[in-house]
Amino acid sequence: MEVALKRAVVVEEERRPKGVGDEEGGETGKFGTETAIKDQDFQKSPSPNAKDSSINKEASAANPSESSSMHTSSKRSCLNLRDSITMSKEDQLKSTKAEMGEVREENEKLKTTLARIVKDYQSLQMQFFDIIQQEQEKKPTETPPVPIEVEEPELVSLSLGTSSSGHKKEEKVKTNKSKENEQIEGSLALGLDCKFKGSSTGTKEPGSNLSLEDSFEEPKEEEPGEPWPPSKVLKHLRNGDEEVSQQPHVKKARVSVRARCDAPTMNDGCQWRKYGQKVAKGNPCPRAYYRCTVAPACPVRKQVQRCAEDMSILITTYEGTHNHPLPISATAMASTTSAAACMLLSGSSASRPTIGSLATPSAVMTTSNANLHGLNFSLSGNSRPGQFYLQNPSMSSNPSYSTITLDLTAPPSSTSQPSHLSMFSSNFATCTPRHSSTGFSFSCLESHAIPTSRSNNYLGYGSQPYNKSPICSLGLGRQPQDPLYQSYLNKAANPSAPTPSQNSLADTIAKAITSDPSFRSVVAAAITSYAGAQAGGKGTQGHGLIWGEQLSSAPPCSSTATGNGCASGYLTRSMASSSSPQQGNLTFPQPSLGLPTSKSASASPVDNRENTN
DNA sequence: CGCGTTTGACCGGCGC
DNA sequence: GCGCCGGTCAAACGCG
Repeated sequence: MEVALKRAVVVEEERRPKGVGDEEGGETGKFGTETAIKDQDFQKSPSPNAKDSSINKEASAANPSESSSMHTSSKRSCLNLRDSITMSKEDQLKSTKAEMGEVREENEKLKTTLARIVKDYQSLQMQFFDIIQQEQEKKPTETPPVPIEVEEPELVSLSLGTSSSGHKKEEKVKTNKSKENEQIEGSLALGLDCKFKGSSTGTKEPGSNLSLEDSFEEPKEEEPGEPWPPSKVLKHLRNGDEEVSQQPHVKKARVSVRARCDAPTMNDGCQWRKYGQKVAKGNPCPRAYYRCTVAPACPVRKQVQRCAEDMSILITTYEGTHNHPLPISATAMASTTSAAACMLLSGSSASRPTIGSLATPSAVMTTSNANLHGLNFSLSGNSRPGQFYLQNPSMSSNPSYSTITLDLTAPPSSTSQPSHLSMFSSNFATCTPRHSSTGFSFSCLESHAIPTSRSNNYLGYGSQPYNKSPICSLGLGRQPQDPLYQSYLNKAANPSAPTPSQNSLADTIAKAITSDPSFRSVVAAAITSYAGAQAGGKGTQGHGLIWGEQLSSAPPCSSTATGNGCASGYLTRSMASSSSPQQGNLTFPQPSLGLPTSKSASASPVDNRENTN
């Protein structure tokens, strides 16, 4: 954890010219996000830079008195003060440099590990596609996944290798092959954006195939990149051809994000075009329908509606997966929603009663809301009554959809967690104690309804106080009231005191990762998100970290790769910093993430558009 | 004039 | 079969 903090500080040190650091949102343009993060880092951690700046402030504050009619003695004392300041400054510099050296070494290690992970993923993906090809050669004329016809709504499961009810008992004696398959599936989730082709997973259970959403993973059979909305699919089916290639009854995963936001829409970095508006029953607020216009054939749609109970809550429901590279600023939301959708479906897979003993996230999610990094996942699926529940009853879910709700509307000033949140924490903390402590918040830039993003300095995107754009942006932050977070703060203040729990945490996480494919996919997604952030943020693709492409396995899906994999960098960031090497040399945040500034190069068109909505 | 939004009409699914 | 409802379409409209 403190490693991440150090790294962030170091990175900022490296990236920013000195003297700029004191500005808080003075320039909320290109580097607004970075500034926000940096500021937060500096607020919380006793970083040398912060001290330097404070020292500078002291010194500069002393200057006016010096220029005035000052006596000699006072001048001397002032000079002494200067000397002492200089001395302490040098000490600070030395310690900082030493720290930087350590961090660099650590970064190198992390890079190495990262590269190894990438390599592993690639090799596994290669194996995976070999398997796919072999199977396709075996049964080229067999009916494709359509048989998935989920007549029984409960039959929502992924071919993650955890599906068969009889398999779990054998998990402990898994062969290497099965482990490989599992890993492959994890990478599949990463690369295919949680879409699993029926015959591709190597498991041959009927009904275990579920394509998450629009099936542009099969561009060869369909119009490339143009998945069909359900109605059109049905229309098409009625026309009588290509039934085989369609998956009309496959559930789509929808990710609903509840966030407090005064702005008409949340800025998720994507370009959206409104194509309809409807007043839905039960909610006086109209529901707006948006299409992604980044690519003409992008199937992603979103619905935006205000919560009837609390008009300050904006409910944004995403559906589909982008079939194009995303703007950097959009990868966060895409990653998050993808990961959430992935977890939704993988959770359904893991919901089998024979789930392993380890309380993996997906397993927990089957019985309660999952709070991953403070993300309050509540799964709704008409198909699985009793397993998930819809957190927001005003958002009715279509039977053909499974919806996962990310509730980011935690009361900003409350000292107690919502019941579902703590409920999850109690379950999940055994696995990843820190995960539940990372707030994942959307903050509205204009409204000050969410003080958390400002007060928590862990990763608070979107709190640009000087930003005038009334758009909510994606933010990640911690709940200040969270005790775990407080402990983290303490650690950050005392970075040289590693706690024994860190190792055990890493072990636990490792166990969780290795035991749960979905969780692994999310972790891998984090890597993707990070890498994408870095690649875009620095304008380079250094270290070959186009993870979405590297990790995405399916050539047909290559267009969906960047930042679009089943990624949840923000879901797993905290974990990544504590246990996984993926951060490597990565600069921390995604630049201009959800920054609705008109100066923002990457997000401004979107923002402007969304502003007008 | 082009682009995006608005808004009424239309369509299909679903329940009764 | 009918009506309700959610979702989409597309012409009209507004804006820069």
